[in-house]
Amino acid sequence: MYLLHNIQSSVIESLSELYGQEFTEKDFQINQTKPEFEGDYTVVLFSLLKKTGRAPQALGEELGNHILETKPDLFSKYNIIKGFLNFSVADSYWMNLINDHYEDERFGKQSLNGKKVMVEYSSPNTNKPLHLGHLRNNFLGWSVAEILKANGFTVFKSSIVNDRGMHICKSMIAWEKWGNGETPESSGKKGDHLVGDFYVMFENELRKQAIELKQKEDADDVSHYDEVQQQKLIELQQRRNKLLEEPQTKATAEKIAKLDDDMMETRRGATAIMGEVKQMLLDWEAGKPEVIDLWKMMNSWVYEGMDVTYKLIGSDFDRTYYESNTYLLGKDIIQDGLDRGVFYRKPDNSVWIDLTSDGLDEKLVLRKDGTSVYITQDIGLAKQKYDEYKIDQSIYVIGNEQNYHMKVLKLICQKLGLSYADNIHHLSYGMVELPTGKMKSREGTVVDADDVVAEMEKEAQIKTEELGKVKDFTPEELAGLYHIIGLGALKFFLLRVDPKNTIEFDPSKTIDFVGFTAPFIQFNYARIKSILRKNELQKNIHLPLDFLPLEKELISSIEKYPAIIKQASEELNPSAIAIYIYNIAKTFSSFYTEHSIANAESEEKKQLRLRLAIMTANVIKSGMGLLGIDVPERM
RNA sequence: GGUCCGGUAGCUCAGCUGGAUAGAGCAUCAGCCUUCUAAGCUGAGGGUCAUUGGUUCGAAUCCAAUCCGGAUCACCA
Repeated sequence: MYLLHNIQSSVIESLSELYGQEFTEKDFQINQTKPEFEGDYTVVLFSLLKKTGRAPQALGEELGNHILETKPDLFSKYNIIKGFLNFSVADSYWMNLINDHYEDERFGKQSLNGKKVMVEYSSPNTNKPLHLGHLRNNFLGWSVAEILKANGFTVFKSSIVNDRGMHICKSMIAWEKWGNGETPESSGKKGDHLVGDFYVMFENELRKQAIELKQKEDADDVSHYDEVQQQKLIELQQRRNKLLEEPQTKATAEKIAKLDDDMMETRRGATAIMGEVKQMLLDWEAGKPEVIDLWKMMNSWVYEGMDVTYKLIGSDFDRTYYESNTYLLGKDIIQDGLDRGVFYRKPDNSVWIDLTSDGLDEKLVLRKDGTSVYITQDIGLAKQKYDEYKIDQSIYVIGNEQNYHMKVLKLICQKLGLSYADNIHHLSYGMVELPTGKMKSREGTVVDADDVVAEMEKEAQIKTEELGKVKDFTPEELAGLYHIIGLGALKFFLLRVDPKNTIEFDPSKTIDFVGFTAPFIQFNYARIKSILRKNELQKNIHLPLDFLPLEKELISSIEKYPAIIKQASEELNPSAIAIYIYNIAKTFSSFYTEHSIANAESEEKKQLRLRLAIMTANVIKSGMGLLGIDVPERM
């Protein structure tokens, strides 16, 4: 039981015994005592005054005395300042904590609670390699899964691979046209990068063709458009003309830009090369052998390449779903919902659900030709996950651009009365943006995942060589160290921020290795390990029963680790762990500078500090482990 | 236009289930390596917590309105 909960229940008990009144932990607040006052935990009395009918000073004294009497093992003294009742935790309490847990590497982690959770994350497209945005997703998903495990859940990590559709056909077409039979082996390129290069080639050609259509349009030649396209372009053009007549504000300029985009999108759809893509998609769905073979071959290149990246960054999955297997799922559920009146059919035969009463819009769930849309298979996959694993909670790690989509998915499942609907949870996270704005693979403004990891490792190497502390390392050990530090710095950079916030990444600046960073934490871990190599721990020694302020600060912050894991698990928020671990490393760093462990005032003091150092190292290693960050023995 | 998210130090971010004088890191300035690893430590300066109003003993935190930035509202995925 955490100290905080211990204190809460002590207060509730005492209030009951003193005044015969029942309170809950929500009726009053307990804070960490501010450093400028004496004490460790503070009971804020204001909210208790009315019901108890006591003045702050009187209530504080009565409560303070009573708790001191009934819980002498917990508190040693108290003081009251204004309405704040500050308790000092008994040194014996800290001592017991140290004796009970200094060798406990699982400290803070809970035993199995019998609940099962699936965390879906990563979910890549197979037409291009992973970029920095995917890294945030991967780090978040992996970390959240580990945090849930630490809190007692049985966790299944899953990924849905988007392996079919327009995007991969684009790469396939480009490879057919310009590939000359190129393979990862023949080109020496990583498979996912090779396929991504063809995607970029395709986009370049597509852009070129769309601009050509625009030029023909300007010359009054609209023969390349079918009737629907012509009509759409005319309509967009009319809306554009109308806007031009209005006063030119920022808002109208934006609207015009949007219309320009829409018109260009229509032109792109009308290009010859997009025609080829559409045909290829039809051929794929019809199972045309040469298309299927090409598709399998190019996807296999991507998988090989991505496996290398996943291994590099430490992502793993218990279950991988492929969209080529799931894209037909969900139709039977739609039919069932149609029979039960959850959905309705429009005259053109398409199937919809009306979500306007929930503040959303009408949503299509089946096209007029009976084929499914994205949400259809998501409904199906949600069910499949539940059927396969009987999960109690289903977490989706997906960017905030899909907030609306996920809201709709959950709402539809709820309206269908599916038992698992309420347990669908979207862990929404913000985009990683460049100083110039959003990364766009179409425009080639992406930070490649493999590249950024390599750069971080290079940076770790430069810093390490400058400091020259590990000159005796073998080349393999050095490479391992650079990886631990470089990848650690990157993961920490992306995980220390609240998931929902946007992160700005400036490729022209290197990510810090000093301050609020993984290398700082790793450095303090290495310092502890160095001490532990040089100083022997003696068991069965009597420890001195008093603490210096920094010693107490350390043990007090170690004590909070279990509560932090719980909080991070409830909030699905690795940044809570990151901030906590940084703070404990910082406290240790001050302690380290201020007090010697090896040359402590007495052998007893040295043994106490060794135990504090061990516990700090355990918590750092454990907490960083939950973020997917390794810690080095030396650096 | 509807919905959602954000606006805290020059920059990047904590704090947001209401509590004591709003905290870190970077950057700037001043100190500290013959002593366990200086990727460090100590200190200084730096704030109308977007604005206005409300609720309250007490508001960065809750409520309302406004301003700014972003996302989204596809028979794309």
